Amino acid sequence: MQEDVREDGPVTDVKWLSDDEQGWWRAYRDGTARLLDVLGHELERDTGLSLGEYEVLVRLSEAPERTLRMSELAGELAHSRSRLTHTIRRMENAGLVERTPCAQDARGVNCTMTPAGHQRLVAAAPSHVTSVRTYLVDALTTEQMRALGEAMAAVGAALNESAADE
Amino acid sequence: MQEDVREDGPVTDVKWLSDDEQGWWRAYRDGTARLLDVLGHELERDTGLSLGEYEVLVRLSEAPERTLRMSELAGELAHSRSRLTHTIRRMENAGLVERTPCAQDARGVNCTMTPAGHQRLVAAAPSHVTSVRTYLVDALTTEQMRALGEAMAAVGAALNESAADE
DNA sequence: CCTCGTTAGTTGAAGCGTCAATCGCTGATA
DNA sequence: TATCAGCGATTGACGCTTCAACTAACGAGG
Repeated sequence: MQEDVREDGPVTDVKWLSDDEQGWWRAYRDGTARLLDVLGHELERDTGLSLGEYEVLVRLSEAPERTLRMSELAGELAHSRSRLTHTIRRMENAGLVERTPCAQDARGVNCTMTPAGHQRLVAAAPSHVTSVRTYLVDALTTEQMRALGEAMAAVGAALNESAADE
Repeated sequence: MQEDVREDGPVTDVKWLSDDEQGWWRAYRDGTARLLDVLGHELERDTGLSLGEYEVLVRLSEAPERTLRMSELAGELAHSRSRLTHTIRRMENAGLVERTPCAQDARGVNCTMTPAGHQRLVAAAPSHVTSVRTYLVDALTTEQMRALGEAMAAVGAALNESAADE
């Protein structure tokens, strides 16, 4: 299933990155790290929410009944189940979400956003959107923003494919 | 059905993201999270190095004498000094780097890559480059890759500006 | 109906990053 | 040259993520 050509012989045969490719990769990597850093700090400072908690609230706010199965939520966020369990436990203690057993599947757990959680999201959204606009959207032309989104969507699709066959 | 959090009250006056902008932003955010996740796991699996350690080794390998001041290294990586201290302590224990006092400034500390660290980097590079190529570079056209790099370079520049005046 | 492999979710420990406090050193100023 | 605000780096505590182990329930096949 998995063949690794690189260890077949004494001589490695790797397609290295060109100078351009390396430069673009580094700009992407460094810019992303710093951007997420700033966005997280501003959200935390203005609202007391972490980026992770904010994302959970967003996904729940978009779900029917403001409710999702834990595994669905984990899937949408691309977080591990374990990570989500810990996050939700903290958010439940903070009164932002609630967990209830799932009727259809006794193994499952439904996670619902509380009114307090919704209020918290509504209160936090302006700050976060403003940050995203300031440091990302307004820093780029529309064409650049489109290209960024489409490129990363292609990367996501490639990851889906490679995850599918294995 | 989608809950709309963008309810303009009497107080808020926020420029929300358009549907396109929000879609691109999410594609960027989700794609990036999953990409870095995969790259980190493959590097760890193939070489036992974390992405952070790998980056430290890369920066040191490019520096004169394979040596950098702690603060220079932290600056290049956009890591906090504290984070770097912890990382370097672990890497020093693993024999990958060494710390020596700085002659010019008695407060400073020079960080040098050991031969073992260099060997480790050389051994790890093919795996990592292959991962980056597989999931990023080869998933995109050259134009997309260029656009991605240039967009994120612009974001980095915007962050520099906003950091400059404050 | 029973296995039995798989899936949903949780748990606790260990690892990494953050944060605030700290310490020694530097360099500008008076 | 004495002072002192600021810098370079470290430290330990705390919080979040990962990882492996675990429980419980599902459901296909005999």
